[in-house]
Amino acid sequence: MKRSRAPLQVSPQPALKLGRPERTRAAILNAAFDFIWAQPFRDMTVGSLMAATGVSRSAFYQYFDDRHELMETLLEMLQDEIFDVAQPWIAGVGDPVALLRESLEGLARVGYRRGPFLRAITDAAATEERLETAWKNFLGRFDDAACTRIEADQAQGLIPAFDVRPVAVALTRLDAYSLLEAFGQRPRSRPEPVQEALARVWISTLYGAKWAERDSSPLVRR
Amino acid sequence: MKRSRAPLQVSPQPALKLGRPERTRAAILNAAFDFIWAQPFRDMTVGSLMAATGVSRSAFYQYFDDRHELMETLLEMLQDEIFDVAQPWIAGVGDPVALLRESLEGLARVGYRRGPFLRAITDAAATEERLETAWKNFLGRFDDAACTRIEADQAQGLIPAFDVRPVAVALTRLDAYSLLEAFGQRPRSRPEPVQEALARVWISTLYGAKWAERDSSPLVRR
DNA sequence: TTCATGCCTGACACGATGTCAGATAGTATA
DNA sequence: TATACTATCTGACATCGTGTCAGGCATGAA
Repeated sequence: MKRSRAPLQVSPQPALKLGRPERTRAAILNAAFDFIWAQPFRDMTVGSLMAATGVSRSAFYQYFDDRHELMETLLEMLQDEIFDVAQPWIAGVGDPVALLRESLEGLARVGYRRGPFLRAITDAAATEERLETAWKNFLGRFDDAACTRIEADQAQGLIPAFDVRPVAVALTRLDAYSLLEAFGQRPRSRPEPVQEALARVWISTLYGAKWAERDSSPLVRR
Repeated sequence: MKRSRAPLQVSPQPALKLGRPERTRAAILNAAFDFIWAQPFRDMTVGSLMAATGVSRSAFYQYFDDRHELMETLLEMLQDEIFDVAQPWIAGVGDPVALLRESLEGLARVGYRRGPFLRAITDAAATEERLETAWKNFLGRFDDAACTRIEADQAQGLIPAFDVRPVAVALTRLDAYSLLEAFGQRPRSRPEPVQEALARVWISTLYGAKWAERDSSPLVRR
């Protein structure tokens, strides 16, 4: 069972100039990536994971406290990648509808590429408190960012006045679990319909249905 | 540790005229209800569960294959209760916005009452294939129902034309995971803001923002 | 009271986890 | 190159939760 095209790699150059510990750690992470890409988290035991590394099972504990801490590492690796693609709407200037479309397009793309990993993280979060907290914090960052943006646009009269937080939380969950549903396990759905559905819901809710159509010309101004 | 007001009860009359096996089965279920009400599913071992029943651990396996099958039973018990409160919009006639508000109000109410149980079910679903499938089927019933209703209203020109399925799936996930977020673990949030947020998103997306305000007079006609 | 049914129990084997003392490989020094 | 030191790695162990089994015992019928 050889790895043709790893979905994630710790070290692009297999083992260029790494000390032994770094190499082992990378081997564990790569084995985890491969595993999660192909199988659900519940089947990933420390034993089955380390069997793919050529290193003994107990060596695992030199690098991670347990499976869940490994998943926490994985979450940290994905966290910024995901948050970054949402930046246009979060922090951008210009036509907010276009920015929102751009952010959601990015989210759908990265969700598609990393779906199985996100899925593994949420599965793991159900069985351990620490990781559950980390996942909630991750979502919370989006909640906060969405609140800020919505409030700013409300102040400009672009979004109707309403109690922001619950709506922001709901929309964040919409994104997270729509992506997990569509891309969390292979075979994955096509990204386009998902992206369009998210855009429709977000835009209708915040800016009004008249902007929700794909071809509605936004008031471009950048 | 006595049970003051059980969140769910199998037999209202403690043990009126039940044979021994039925009584034991009910005791297990009640113990599970109490446990889940107070602690996360991950801490519910067969041992800790049966300790609360006065029956030996191994007796558990006479009634359930494992913890997950027990949770599947719990899901079956909740399934109809939840699906029923959504009926107004799913199958009702009259002002669709008012019906939708009614359904979402019901969902928020039952979500509030059963939140910890739903949470336990999704947590358990992450660790076992069978239950995962059952949960997906449960959500799928809502997806199908929402699709049907949306298509009907589209045919009447009440909802703009768009690719229905992805939007229905997204909105269903919005509901499920908003309720889980708000009510899945105690202390639970207040239901009203959650309900209003759900209503705003659903109504804006499907029927347009002009109906999204709480006090907008719907075209009542019943 | 006696008998038969089948629920219940304690003990067992298994699998996964996390730890530990000792073996060993890698690295710095002479 | 040889030596010694450091820290990784290993196999074995104790623990915990699971699911099964043969035998004991409560329950209800005759």
